[in-house]
Amino acid sequence: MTLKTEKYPALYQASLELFADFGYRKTTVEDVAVKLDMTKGNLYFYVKNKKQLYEQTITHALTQWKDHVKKAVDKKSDPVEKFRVMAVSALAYIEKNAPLRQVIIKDPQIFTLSPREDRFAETNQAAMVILKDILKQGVAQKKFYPMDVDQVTAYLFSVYMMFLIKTYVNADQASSKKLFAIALELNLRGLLNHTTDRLTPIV
Amino acid sequence: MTLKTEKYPALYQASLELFADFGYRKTTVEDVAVKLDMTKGNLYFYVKNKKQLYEQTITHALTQWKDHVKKAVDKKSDPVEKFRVMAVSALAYIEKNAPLRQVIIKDPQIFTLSPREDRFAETNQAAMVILKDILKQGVAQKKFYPMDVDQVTAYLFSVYMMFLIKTYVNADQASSKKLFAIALELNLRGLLNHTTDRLTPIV
DNA sequence: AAATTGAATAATTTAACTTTTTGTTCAAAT
DNA sequence: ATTTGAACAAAAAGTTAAATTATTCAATTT
Repeated sequence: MTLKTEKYPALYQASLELFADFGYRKTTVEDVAVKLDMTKGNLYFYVKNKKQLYEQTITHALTQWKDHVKKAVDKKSDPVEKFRVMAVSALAYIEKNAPLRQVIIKDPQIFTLSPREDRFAETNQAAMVILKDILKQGVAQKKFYPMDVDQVTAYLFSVYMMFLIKTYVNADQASSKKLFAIALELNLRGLLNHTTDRLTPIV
Repeated sequence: MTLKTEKYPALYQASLELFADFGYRKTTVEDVAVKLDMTKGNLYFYVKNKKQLYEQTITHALTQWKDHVKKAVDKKSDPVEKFRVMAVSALAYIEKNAPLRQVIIKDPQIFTLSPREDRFAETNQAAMVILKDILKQGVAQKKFYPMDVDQVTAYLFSVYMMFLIKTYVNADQASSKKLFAIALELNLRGLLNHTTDRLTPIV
């Protein structure tokens, strides 16, 4: 007799694997139920409907991803190192997580450049906090140039999304990896506090 | 009696306007022919088929865009100024070109982050040359840091594409404009030759 | 010859309808 | 508290005919 709350990890795993293999449309509620050794009727005791099952599953996977990056970042103290670790560990994580990668290929809209239509906006906001805190710390320690932290966070997160799209949605694996290193260098160069001069007039 | 070659400017204009208003599917070959005061049979004297009519029309519009930016850039001599003018004039041009903007909204795939499936790759390659030449000049004059110009060009062009998608495909107009200024500053800061130290190890 | 027409034909799209599959609910059972 | 299975609703897939649109081309005009 397992407690309701104890069932969710297995539920999310079964669900993620099926959605990864067949996509949202071709995965039936019964497929998921059978994989969990239950009937589809019973699955509705755990989730409201198919759509929410899907979204909760993805949200769970994205949250685990974010937590993993957070842990890696917290091991460093220097903001420059934190920035680098954030970028590298985020990419390394998904590199190892095949089901999540597959789900993204089947449903490219999971990664969107449009915050307005981001179904996982809440989770992504939480991920952005990691970046934002690094920038804040860097600015406070005068290691990064004085900036509008929220805007720079939004921009860099967009660039990160762009890479995820290029690498995993479009599967330009090899070329994207190289570009990622180039981008990391260029952006870190930009963040570092070489000068206090403003380079572009405020529009 | 107009010469065949003289008809193309009017042809591309009529075609662009119709595709802008109705999109590829809802624009008929007859619509275009009527707008040019000819029959659809005769339109086939000028273009191979509907798909090519569409692609030639977009290519023509994108090429004009590129030429406009090139002209603006050529008026400056300093690579930093060139970089800024390139960014600003590119955005200003499309801001004024309503039909091109509309066509992009109707067919978001015109701007893609995937070079492999870019139907207008050739035209975009030509546009990248402008950026590449600016970077080359900046590096040669030691104003920009020593870099792999091809890779940095590819990265910055991706960022540019990302902005076009965010601003015109996703219509996050207001917020994207601000981010563009932020990005311009951050990237120029990164390009400038403050140090010769490598910030990230080569992967 | 170069450009254009209009009619014939091929290809594609749309609409209406049927059948099948899948999602969701819920009273009854464990 | 959790699970079942049957009933029902909703959505997807398949079928077909009609209508629209793309394309070709022999004949005509400029």
